[in-house]
Amino acid sequence: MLDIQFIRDNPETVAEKSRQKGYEVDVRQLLGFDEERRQLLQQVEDLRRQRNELSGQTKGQKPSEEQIAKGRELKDKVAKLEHQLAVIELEFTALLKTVPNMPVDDVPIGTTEDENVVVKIWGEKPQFDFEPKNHWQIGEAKGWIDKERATKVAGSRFVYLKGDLVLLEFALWQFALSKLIDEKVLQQIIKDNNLTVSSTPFIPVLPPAVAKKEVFEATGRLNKEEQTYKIEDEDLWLNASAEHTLAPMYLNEILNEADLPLRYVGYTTAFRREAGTYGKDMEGLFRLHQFNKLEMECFNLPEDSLQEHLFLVAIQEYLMQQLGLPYQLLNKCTADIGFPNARGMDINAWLPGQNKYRETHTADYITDFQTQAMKTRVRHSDGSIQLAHTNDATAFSQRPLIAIIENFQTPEGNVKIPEALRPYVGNRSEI
RNA sequence: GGAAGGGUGUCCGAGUGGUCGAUGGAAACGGUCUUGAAAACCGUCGUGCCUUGCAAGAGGUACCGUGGGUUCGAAUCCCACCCCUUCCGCCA
Repeated sequence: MLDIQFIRDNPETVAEKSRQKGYEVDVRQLLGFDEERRQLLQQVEDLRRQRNELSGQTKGQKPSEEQIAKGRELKDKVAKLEHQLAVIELEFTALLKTVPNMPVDDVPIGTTEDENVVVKIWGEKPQFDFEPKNHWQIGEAKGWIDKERATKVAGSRFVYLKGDLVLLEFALWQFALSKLIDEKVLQQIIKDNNLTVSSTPFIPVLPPAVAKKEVFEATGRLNKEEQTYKIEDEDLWLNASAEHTLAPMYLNEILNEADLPLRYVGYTTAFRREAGTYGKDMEGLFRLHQFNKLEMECFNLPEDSLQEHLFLVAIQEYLMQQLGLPYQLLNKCTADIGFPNARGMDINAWLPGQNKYRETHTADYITDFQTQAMKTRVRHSDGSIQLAHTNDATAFSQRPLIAIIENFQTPEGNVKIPEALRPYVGNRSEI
C-alpha cells in the first residue's frame, strides 16, 4: 500500500507514475473518499467522547433515567455514523489498494518489457562447432525430463525431473546457500561493487508454502486470476515465491534498529497458474506451474534499502559468474517492474537453445509498500518508529539449470558441470 | 477429529459490568548513592488513527486472539471463528 499522506501531498505525481506503470488510478476519487472518511471519523470520535464522558459520570452508581435516555440517543447516533464510516472505509481502502508503488527516478519509462534497459552484458556466448540442442531435447534424451507422464498425472506445465538433473538442482541450492551464509564472500562482493552495506550473512529458512488471504494481500502479490492457486475450503493460497511468506514474517511487529539488516534466504516450491501464457514456453522447464526457488528477502532501514537492493543484484551477478553463465543485466522499465516495486532489475541468461537471453533472476526494490500494509516497523535507537523496507531477489530458481544444460552441452549430448557445482555432484565434471 | 483448559502491554501476571490503556513484578532506559559495580531508592517506560502546532508538544479516539451481539456503559456477559497447552485418535 502506498502512504495516503504521500498521495494527499502529491496527487498529480501519483496519477502520472501509476500511469507510467500501466495502472489507471482515480486519485481524485480516492482523495474524495479520504476527505469524507476523515470528516466522518471526526464526528464519530466526538460522539464517542460524549459517550465516554457520560459513562464516566455514572461511575459506581446507577445512572438516572435521564442519563440512560441520553446514552441511548448517543448510542443510536454513533451506530449510524459508524456504519456510514465503515462503508466509506471499505471504498477508500479498496481504491487505495489499486495504487501501485511509485517508481524511483532511474527507472526507465516504458510500456512493454521490450523497453527494459540492458545495463550490462557479462560473459561470452559459447561457440559450438555443432548444432546446439534445446535443454528439453537433451533432458529428454538423458531421461532427466518427463513431461508426458507428468501431464498424465497433473496436467500441462508439470514435470518429472529425474536422475542427474535432480542432483544438479540440489547442487545449485547447496552452492548458493554456502555462499550466502559466508560473511567473507559477502564482504568481497561488497568490496568489489563499492557498496556500503553491512556484511551480515543470510539466515537459511524453509518457510510455509501457503499464506492466508489477508497476509498474502499485504505483500501486494496476491494475483488470483493470473498467478495464485487457492486451496479449496481453506483461507489459504499457495505461494508463488518464498518471498510471499518471508516478507510477512514480521507482520505487526516492531524490529530494533540494531537487529537490521535482517537477511533471509528461503527455499520453497512455488506455484503459479500462468494464466494468459497459453501456448508460450510450453516445452521444457522454462515455464511451469510448479517449480523450486531459493529466494533472498531482506528487512532494512529506509536509508539502507536502495543499497541493499543493489547488493542483492551484485550477489545475483556473483552467483551467475561463479557458474560461468553468460547473462545480461536489465534495469526494468515502469511497465515491467511490478505493482509493489519502486525499481527492479532482471538477469537474463543466455540460452543457446533459444538463441536468446531469458529471465533467470529478478531483484525487487519495494521500499515501504509492503510494510505499510504489514505494519512491519523499526524502532530507532532514539525511540522513534518508522516503517521498515523490504527487498527481495532470486538467488536461484530452476531456470539456471536450463542455462547450464544449454551453454555447457557437449557434441555427445552431455553437459559439463561448472566447477563451483562439482563438489555437490560427486566431483563429476560431466553428466 | 474428540475432551478439558487457556489467549491481557517486551516478558510474567492481576483484573468477571462503571475513568481500566488496564494493579503488581521483571526487563530496559535515565537519575541518586558508590572509587567502580551490585543492591537500594526516585523517575521514565505500548501502538495505530484523527485534530491542532513550524516544532517540542497538546487534545481526542481505538485497540485486552479475531469478528459479531447484549448494555446507558464491556478486558469482564453472550455467539461464531482462529490459535495455544494437555490427554486421546491419526500421522511424515
